[in-house]
Formats: sequence, C-alpha cells, structure tokens
Amino acid sequence: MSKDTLPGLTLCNNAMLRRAARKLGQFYDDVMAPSGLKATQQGLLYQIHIGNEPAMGAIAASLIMDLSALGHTLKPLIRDGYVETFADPDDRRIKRVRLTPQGLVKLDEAMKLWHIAQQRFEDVAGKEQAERLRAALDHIAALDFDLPPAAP
Amino acid sequence: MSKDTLPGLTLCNNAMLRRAARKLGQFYDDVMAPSGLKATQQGLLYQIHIGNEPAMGAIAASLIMDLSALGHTLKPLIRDGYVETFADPDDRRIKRVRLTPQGLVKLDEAMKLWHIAQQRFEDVAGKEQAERLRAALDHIAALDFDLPPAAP
DNA sequence: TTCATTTAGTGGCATATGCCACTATCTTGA
DNA sequence: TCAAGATAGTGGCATATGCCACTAAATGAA
Repeated sequence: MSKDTLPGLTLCNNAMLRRAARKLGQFYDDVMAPSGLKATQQGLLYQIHIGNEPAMGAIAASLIMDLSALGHTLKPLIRDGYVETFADPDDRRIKRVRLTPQGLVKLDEAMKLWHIAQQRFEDVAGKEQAERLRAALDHIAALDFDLPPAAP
Repeated sequence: MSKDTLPGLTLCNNAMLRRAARKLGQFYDDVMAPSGLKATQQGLLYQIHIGNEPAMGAIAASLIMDLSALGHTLKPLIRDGYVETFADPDDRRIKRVRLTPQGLVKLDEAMKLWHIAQQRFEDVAGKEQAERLRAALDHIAALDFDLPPAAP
C-alpha cells in the first residue's frame, strides 16, 4: 500500500474520539470562559454538587478518571475556594468533597453558560443526534475490554 | 428540583465525550504500552507518516489541535529520535515534520499493537456501531458553532 | 522600496490525566 | 491482639492541550 493511499486517522476510534473531544472542548470552554471556569471544572463542580458529599473515589469512578488525576484537578478549585474536603468520620481513609458557598454561586453562574453551549450544540448538531451520541458514549464508557480469562 | 433528583452528567455532550475518551484512551494506551508509545503519540506518528512531510500547521489542522499544543506534544518524539523537523525551503516560516528511520520502525511496531486494540474494541462494541460512532465524531469535528453574524 | 499586516511557530504558564511508589487506615485471619 | 493484606489518597514525574505574548518571515499596499 502506497503512503498516498493510506487511510487517514478517521479509522481509529480512539483518535476520532480525542479529536472530537478537542473540538467540543474548545467550544464549551469558549462559551464558559466568562465564568473563569473550564468546561471540565464546571463538570467536576456539578458532579460534586449532585453527589452527597461524595468521596474522591466515588467521583473518580463516575467520571472514569484516575484517582490521582482527580486529586490534581481538584487542586485549583480548592485553591480558588470553590471546593473543600474533609475526612469521613467513619473511615478516615476516605476524603469527602463538597462545594463551598462561593463554589455554589460559581456553579450557578457556570451552569447558565453551560446551558447556552449545550443549546447551541444541539441546535447545530441536532437534538436527536446529540441524544444518540451521548447514549453511544455512555455505552462505550460501560464496556469491558478485558479478555475473558481462560475458564478453569 | 431537589439535588437528589438532579440529572447526572449524562446530559452534557462535552462531559460524556471526555469521559468516553478517558475510558478508550486508557484501553488503547494499555494495549500500546509494550511499544513505549501512548496512543496519542502513535496517532501523531501515523499522521506525520501519511502526510507528505506535513507542515506543523497542517498537522494541527487535521487533528483539530492547537498549534502550540502540537509543538509541545512533538517534543518528546523529537527527543526520542522518532521525528525530525526542517524548514520549508520556499517559506522559512513553515516547519515541516517527518519520521526518522527509527520513527518508522517504532510506528510499525506500534501499529501492530494498534490493530489489536482496534480489533478488540470492534469485537466488544460492534463493527457497525464503531463505524457509526466514528462517522458521528467526524461530523461533530466538522461542525461550525459560530453564531451567524448579523447579515448586513 | 518600505512599512503595516498577516502568517507560522515558540516559550511560558496553567490545567487535564495517568502511572507509580509510598503513607495512612481499615479488615481479617491466626 | 497482631501482623498480613486490602483500600483510599498523596506527591512526583511525564505527557496532552490550550491561551497569550512575542519573534521571524512573507505579503501587500502606498
């Protein structure tokens, strides 16, 4: 196969996913910029908000994110006073997370912008398509890629 | 609306996209680990390979990636001797990129692993579904979110 | 030709994410 | 009860990505 006829990156599921994520991330970030939050941060604040003072591990699990990555991502939000953590009294290994009052205010502000971005996306991409896409992405996130171990 | 009944993050197109990207990225990275390349690096090497000594701007455009981000991402690959750059003789602003011989060898090695990951993904997710997903993602990447300027 | 404008990249700074080694806690089995 | 093993997070290091200010080079208009 000559190099000139090689298929592009459109064949790689992972590459396409990342590429679309960059595109959409830029758009959502753009719209959210006035709040001073990135879309990822807004999403994280929201996840904390809807959780019941969730443990870090629980947040990481629902976002399918490495626990240490979550810790890093949380740092600027704690530094800026939007989030605070406290040890679970029943198990001091567990660190729980909650929004501060300012965090709640900031989340409200960010959610307004999020709605704008979300609406604009669905206007452009189509509401049905967006819904199907989210379902497909949720499905992927739930897949199990482990090879079944040889049954004993 | 009570906090307990708030919808989860499954409603945000961007959050779902990032979440799926983390999941799939972890899987592809896992499979590619023996090559010492991350999936992103393999994708970048491939993109350089199929291009005709592409300019940095051209690569960034096809990957929908910030030009400076591409520059950063390229650094470890240059440091490890897989990629080299040279100024375009006709326009010295332009910097072109190509694989070194070792880069080509490494890409071959990585592509073998990529095929395994890709195959496994399509086994688990379904070949048809994967194809539809890639098409949907490509569609999103091509969208234009700009609000139409008020017609003069 | 000359200077303003546009184009292509770079470098610095900041967030996003992951892996690994290590610490602090719980849990459990002897 | 106590030591081995499992759990939850942290910190360090590395890559992934973006924005902004700045430089170099080409283009275009006066």
